[in-house]
Order: sequence, then structure tokens, then C-alpha cells
Amino acid sequence: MIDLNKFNDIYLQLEAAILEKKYLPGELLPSENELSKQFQASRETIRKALALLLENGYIQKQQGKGSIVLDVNRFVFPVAGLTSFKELQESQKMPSQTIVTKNQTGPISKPLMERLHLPKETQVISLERVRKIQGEAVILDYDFLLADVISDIPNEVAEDSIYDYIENDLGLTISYAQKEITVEPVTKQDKELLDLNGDSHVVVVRSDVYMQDTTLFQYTESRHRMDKFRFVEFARRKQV
Amino acid sequence: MIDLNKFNDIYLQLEAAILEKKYLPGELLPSENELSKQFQASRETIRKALALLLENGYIQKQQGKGSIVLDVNRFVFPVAGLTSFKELQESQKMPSQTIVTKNQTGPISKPLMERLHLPKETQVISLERVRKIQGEAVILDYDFLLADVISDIPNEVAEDSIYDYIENDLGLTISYAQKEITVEPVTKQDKELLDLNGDSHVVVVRSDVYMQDTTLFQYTESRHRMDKFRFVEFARRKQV
DNA sequence: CAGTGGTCTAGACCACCAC
DNA sequence: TGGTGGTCTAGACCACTGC
Repeated sequence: MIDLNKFNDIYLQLEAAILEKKYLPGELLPSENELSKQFQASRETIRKALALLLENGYIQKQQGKGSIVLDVNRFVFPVAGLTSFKELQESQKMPSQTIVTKNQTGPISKPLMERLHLPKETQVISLERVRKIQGEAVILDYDFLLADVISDIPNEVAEDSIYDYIENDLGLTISYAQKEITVEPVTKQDKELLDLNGDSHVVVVRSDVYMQDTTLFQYTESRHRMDKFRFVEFARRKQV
Repeated sequence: MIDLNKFNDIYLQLEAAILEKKYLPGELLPSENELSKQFQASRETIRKALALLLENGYIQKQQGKGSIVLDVNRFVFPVAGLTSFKELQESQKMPSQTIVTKNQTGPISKPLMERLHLPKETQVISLERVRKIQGEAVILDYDFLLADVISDIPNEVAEDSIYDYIENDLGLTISYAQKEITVEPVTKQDKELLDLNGDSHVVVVRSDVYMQDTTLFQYTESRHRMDKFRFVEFARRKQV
């Protein structure tokens, strides 16, 4: 019941209440003062919990009126916030399989060196993985991890989730990423490793991933068959 | 100098200082207590300003250490937060042109009715626009706006920015959107209106846009030539 | 250990909405 | 006018970092 943070705990309770339809879409949540009494918390703490609900698209606030519960049937495919293949796959519950086609440590390649502004002595772990969904090879993942941060990745881990391993087993904290989505012509390797059905292009998602201390530690390139790619985002308009 | 909100004002000042390289990437900002004195504000107010810097990728915070300034050369193409073609175009400074090929009001179409769960009596404004960049037709935009919220869109507005018009001229507040990015086979109309060079697919960005009072008021479908599409995002890992 | 950020509080004043 | 959310404060205690 009790979480590390009071406001996070309150957030989780309110989220659960909304998902259980104790508050229906279009209805108002109790006022901040009311919640303040209910949860035995100060109003600022309640407001922090509500800020999380707002950010995640559960409510919309209106001054003078209250917090309106939004319709959350849209929660099909939340790809915001660094979601990895493993997390996607879990939320999708699709039968899937990962084949590790490469897992080796060596000096950094020149293009990667230039892209990430790293010295040429840098050692990197290179991963290459093919993701199959329902028997079809539809995603090709390249990962490059700095070897001085992560010494090596066991193959069993590469078949599962490297994030899980890094965060839970190694105790490192991944903090943020810079992502880019483009559509590019297929390469020879795409044709070899993916079931492309003659497609001319693939969707390419590139990410630079950083640790909490702001050091770069991973570069990922994820190449998706066009028809299997979908990106969904809940975006709030910047209020200037 | 003085903004509506103190914390927003402080945020803007710190943002400017970072952009002007008064604080360099890798350096620490002054501590919260220090900033508190500098700006004559309470620490919580400073923290709100820092939260904005954090959210927008200017800094990374570390408990016990401080706020580290990040490298913001990545500020090439911020597409987060409901960015429209007009805003993109301004940030890109590319020579571009919009051709309005349709602008009419009428009853809602059946597919749209089903998608948005609206009654069949609903009147909508239908816009169709072709966006040219450097002389090439590369984006096809369909917009459907609820006619009871927006009475009509003058053609001059459609050629420019409908968001500007809605927010500044009509005084309405756009609040949030649900966006989806997919890659789909080209339609007959794509072929007719865009310069596709034989491409088989286009990138499709669909958005449902909502007002501050949570009413839906716009559906947009934006169809991009593959090679002209790029989506960049700064994502923070969800801290559980 | 001192200094940093992270959380939480109780109270104040303001802007907005509905009646 | 009373209730709502939005902002701001001064102060407290805790957890983490670095020396």
C-alpha cells in the first residue's frame, strides 16, 4: 500500500480508481481540498499526484471547475518514454521470438565514432537481433553499448530484455534518450534477415540512450517492416 | 521581463542563459538554494522552473550533486507537443507553399462518424491542403473541424496556420491530442496530388485534437512522402 | 561531514467558474 | 459569492553525493 513517495502512491490509487471506472469519463474528481482530507496529505502533494494523472492523459484540469476524467480506452499502445521491444511485446501479448545473430565486443566503428563523438579507442558491445512476431521476421535491432559501462551481455539476456538486465541486475539507471524516426530504403542486410515481401523501405528508429549521470551508453537502431510499425503518442499542447 | 508566472519567467531566463552558453554542457547550474537567493524566490518555485528545464531536455538532475546542463545542439527539429506544419516550417526555414484544394462545410462522412463516435447530424468543415517544400508537393493534409466549434476557416487562414487563427483570433484553447504514426500504401489521391517519384507508401500521421474543456474538435490526417518525413523526440525513462 | 536535490507541510493570495 | 484550481512562500526532514 505505502509506496516510496506519498504523491506517487496517491497517483497510483487514483489511476486504479479511474481504470476501475470508479470515476467515469466526463466526471469530476473530488476537489484538491477534498482529496487532501481523504489522503491525509497537503494540497501540494495532491497536486503532484494530479500532475502525474494529467501528464499521462487520465485527467484534464480546468481552473474554477475541477479535474475532468478523460476516456482512457486509447490506452492500447503507449510508446512514449523509451519503450523497448520487450515492453511493447508484453503490452501486446503477441507470440514473439528473438534471435541473436551477433553479440561481440570490439573497437568502435568509424561511422559510430563520428555519430557519437567518441574516441577511437572506445570498446563497444555490438548486438544484432532479429525479432519475430507470429513467425515473421519483422524487426531488426542493432545495439551498441559502451563496454566500459556494461562489461558484457549474456546471450540469454539479449534474447530477453537488456534494459531489465541493466536496471535490475546491474543496478544502473537509464535516464533519457534522443529518438528519431525516419523511413529509409532497405539495405542488403534488411533483405537477408527480414521477411520483407518485396518492400522497398523500412521504418528506422534511432536512439541515443543516456545514463543518469548524463553519460551516453547506448546507441540503438531498430529497423521495422513498414506494415508492422505503429507509433502512438499522447501530446499536450505547450501552453505559452 | 516579468512574465505571468514567476517560475515560467525564471525558466525562460535560465533557458536563455543555457542557449547563450553562460552555462556550458556538463557544468552544474547553481544550487537550488543559490538560485532561490538570486531570483528572490522560494525553493519550490525554483524547482518548478527546473522541472521545465528537465522536461525540455536542458538539464539532468542528480540528487546530492546538482543540475547538469545538457548538450542542446539536438534542437534541430522538436516535433513534440502538437507541432503543426506551420511551426515545423518556421523552425526549418524552408521555402514552402500551401495550396488549398478543398474548403467546405457539410455533414460528417460515415467513416469519420464512426472513428470519432459523433452523431450523424454533425456538421464538419473539410479542408484539403497540399504542402510544397522547395517546389515539390510532399505533404497532403486533411483536416476535419467541428462546425459548431469553429464556424468557418477563411482560405487565407488555411494557407497559413489554422492553429494561430483558432488560438489567437478565436480565443479558443487547444489542449491535447492523440497522435498516431503509421506507414501505409499510397492511395489514388496521394498519387494525383503529391510528387511521389513512384513511391509505394506514405507516412500517415493521424491526430485527434481536443479543446481545454475536453471536447473533440478536430481530426487531422497528414500524409508525408517517405523521404521528407522525420520525427524527433526527447524521451525520459519512466521512473517507477 | 556539509551541501545537494527530493519530499512534504500549512497557509496565503489570486484567477476563474457557476450559481 | 463560494468553491475550484494556479501560484508562491518558509520551513522542515530525508536521501544522496563528495570530500
